[in-house]
Amino acid sequence: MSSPEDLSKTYDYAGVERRWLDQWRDEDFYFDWSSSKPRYIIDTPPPYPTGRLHIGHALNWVYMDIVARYKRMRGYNVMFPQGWDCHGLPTEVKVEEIHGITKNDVPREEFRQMCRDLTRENIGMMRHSLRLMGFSVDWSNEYITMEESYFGLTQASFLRMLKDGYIYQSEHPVNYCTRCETAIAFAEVAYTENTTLLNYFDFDGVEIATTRPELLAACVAVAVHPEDSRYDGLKGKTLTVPIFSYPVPVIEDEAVDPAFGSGAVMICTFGDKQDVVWWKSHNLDLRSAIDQKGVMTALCGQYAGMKAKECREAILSDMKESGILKRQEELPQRVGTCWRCQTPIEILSARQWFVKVKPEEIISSAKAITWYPEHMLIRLLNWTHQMEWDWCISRQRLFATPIPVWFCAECNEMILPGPEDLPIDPTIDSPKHPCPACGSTSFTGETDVLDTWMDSSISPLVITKWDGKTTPAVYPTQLRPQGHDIIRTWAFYTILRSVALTGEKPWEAIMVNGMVLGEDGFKMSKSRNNVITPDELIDRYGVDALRQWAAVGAATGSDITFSWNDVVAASRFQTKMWNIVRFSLLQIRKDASNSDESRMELADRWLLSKLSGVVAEVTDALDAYQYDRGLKAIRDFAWSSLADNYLELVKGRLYSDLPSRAGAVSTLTTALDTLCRLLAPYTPFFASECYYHLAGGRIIDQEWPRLDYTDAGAEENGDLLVSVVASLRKYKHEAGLALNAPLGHVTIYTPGIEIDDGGDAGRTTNAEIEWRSDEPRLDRVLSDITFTMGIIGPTFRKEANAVMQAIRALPPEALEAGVDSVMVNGSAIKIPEGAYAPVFSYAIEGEEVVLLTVGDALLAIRTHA
RNA sequence: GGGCUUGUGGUCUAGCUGGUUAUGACGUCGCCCUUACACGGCGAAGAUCUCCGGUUCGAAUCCGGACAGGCCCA
Repeated sequence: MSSPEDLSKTYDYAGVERRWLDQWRDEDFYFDWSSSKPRYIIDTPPPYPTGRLHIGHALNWVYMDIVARYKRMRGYNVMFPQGWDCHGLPTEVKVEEIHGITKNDVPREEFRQMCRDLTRENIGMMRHSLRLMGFSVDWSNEYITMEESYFGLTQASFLRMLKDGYIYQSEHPVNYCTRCETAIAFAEVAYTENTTLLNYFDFDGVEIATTRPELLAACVAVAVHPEDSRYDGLKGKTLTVPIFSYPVPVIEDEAVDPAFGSGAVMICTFGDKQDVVWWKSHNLDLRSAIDQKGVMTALCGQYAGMKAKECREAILSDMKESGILKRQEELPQRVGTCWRCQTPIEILSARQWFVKVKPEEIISSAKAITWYPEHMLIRLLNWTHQMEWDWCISRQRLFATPIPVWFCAECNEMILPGPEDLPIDPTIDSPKHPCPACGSTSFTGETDVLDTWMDSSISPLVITKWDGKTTPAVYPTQLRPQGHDIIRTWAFYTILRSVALTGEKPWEAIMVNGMVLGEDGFKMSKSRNNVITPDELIDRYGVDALRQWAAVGAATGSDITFSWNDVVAASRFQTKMWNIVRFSLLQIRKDASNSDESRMELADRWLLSKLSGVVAEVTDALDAYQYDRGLKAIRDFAWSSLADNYLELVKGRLYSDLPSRAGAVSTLTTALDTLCRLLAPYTPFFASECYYHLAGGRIIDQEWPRLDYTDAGAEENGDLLVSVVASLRKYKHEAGLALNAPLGHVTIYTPGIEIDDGGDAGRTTNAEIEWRSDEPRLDRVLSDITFTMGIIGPTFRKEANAVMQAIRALPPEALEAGVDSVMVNGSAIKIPEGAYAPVFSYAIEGEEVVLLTVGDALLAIRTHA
């Protein structure tokens, strides 16, 4: 137990954070594999180890940490693991930059080692940041995708899916980045706007418009629309490709837009995705004019060896010279580029590995998952519906999980390792047995590696201790938290893989967070200079303020526009709460009575009843992952109900030695204890500190509050009490009186309602207060009528207006006495109870009093008592 | 071009299974240094809930359209 003197006058977030980080042990947050408690496993998104956490991570992790802490308090066995998704091109590029080399300058394994070293360093820095922010991560379940223990499982999953027919190799057009020299998936293609030239040229007598003249040597057909009369009679004919002089067929296809260019299209392998579609559906030849380095192939004759761009200029100038280039037009276009290096992608045909996409499987699994917010499911369904190609999973890179396959050098038989041999690197390791087909002992290891999504898309399996074969006992997991930007990638691939490997969905629920925008409302970017880092925020306002900002910044799933205002408001709330605790503790400590017969007054019951409502509200909000709703309810209660109303009401009692003082002390104790628990998931440092001063011990060891003091009568009468006091204070304020100035005698008429406030109102307003449940002896004049539309509307529908008019028309005496029915259009209509209420104003005779009305109550103030 | 989503006081935001006077924060203005807190208290001003039309006794809320922004994609 601490004394209130220990509470510094201002809340020192930095000191408190340091102290509690020391108090928490890693073991406090470990998942218990032998526990019988209900489990709650979070499939944490493994970040790419860039070395620093950005504010988007902070948002994502705050959401997760709130859930994790809340579920622990609710009695769940929680796993909040931390993973690292290591493989990828950015690290390769960074290593090249740091060491001033290209990946081909050093042996493959040496380069991979450099990548691993850099990644370890970066993970170290990010781990440190996560710890400083106090996330209750389960470090006993950390995973690193580049480590053998993980990528062995990636390889096992590859072999499983290969055996089950999900994975195949094929010569197929793929998106290809000639800078990175690797195939990439559609998900990795970014799009940029630019302007290009549309070139009209003479193609053996037919005018053709193309934006890709360098692909002329890859032309395999000319297509026209079947109903384009300009080209009647051309179908079935053969045209000769200019410059390269070889024949290509003319085909007809509905997809040709007669209005674009000349209406005749040259089909090349491959200029764009449409070419691939035509190539497939018309069974055309394959002519590869560009190789994987972006260089023109031998097929291009005199242009062979040129870069695509040089070739383009050379061909155009040759066309001009020979007079076949007719004209050029500017054309806006969108170009697919590599999302990592911005190089325009080419569609090349190459031998690649693919995963079959089975949309029905993915869709039914996605629908079996609960999505928060719900509409995010639609994004995944739309993406899944329009998948045209299978998922290309092979990459021609170095730093990634090797594809665990060899080929026999003699007969080209595919050789697979046994599950017990994993992990392997086929470029280093050799098969343990000779080729089963021909007996040869000479092999070639597959040099292609796997797409990084192949690693991360088995994260729910890895954290549940998958053995590579059977579905884990604790599968599926309970929650996948992630951003909406990676629904089409990570969520999609993970669902696909989970279904393929286990037949089950990977998670029971998915919670999607929005993006963090800069203060100007745009995506944060260095060029816009609107980047806010978590470090900056924590330095200025502390971790708990950051957490509050993340929790209330916007509804879950919505993008959050960053705002310092929200951070400042968060910090002020902590200051306010801190002062509430300081003051309350001071009073609680002074409690000498030590008696159990504490008398609970109206205000006490009012507060506890409200608090019960808040507990229910916060619980409900957190169960639905609505962080903003929960924290707002807490803030509102603490600031308004507790500080501004309750504390003001009971100050008099607290300063006294009345028996009812103990009631206030006990109420305050309950309120503070409950608030600390409610705040624990949101602001763990602050809640820990307050709880420690209040009760000793650690809040993280406490249970979620269960409070059932609901008392509708106390809430109603308490609300009236609060309003009465507020109105008297306002009166004093307007009369120019100090708030603690004596007010004289106040009679409060609440006809039909007995109110006993235990003297709170009188002490608070420094007045002599008399509550009376009888009718005031005042002259009363009916001045208005209010209607309860919630009753009038549903009861009378179309008649509502007529009924209200009829009621208004009644004589005052009838209204005051109350009427059962009213005549509308010649027929009597029954008026339900509470449908209307007369509004009175009062006139006084005799004694001079000031009258105030508060709802149904009437306050008569005799200032000169 | 398509899909999803958003449009609320000066700024950001809640409400959006329809019920009369629309939530909160920051900012603005006035009064108050009342022995927890001036990072506070009490009050005030400030919104035709983007626009147009529809459904309804009643719409910020439901429907249709327009305009504008965001995201994802072609």
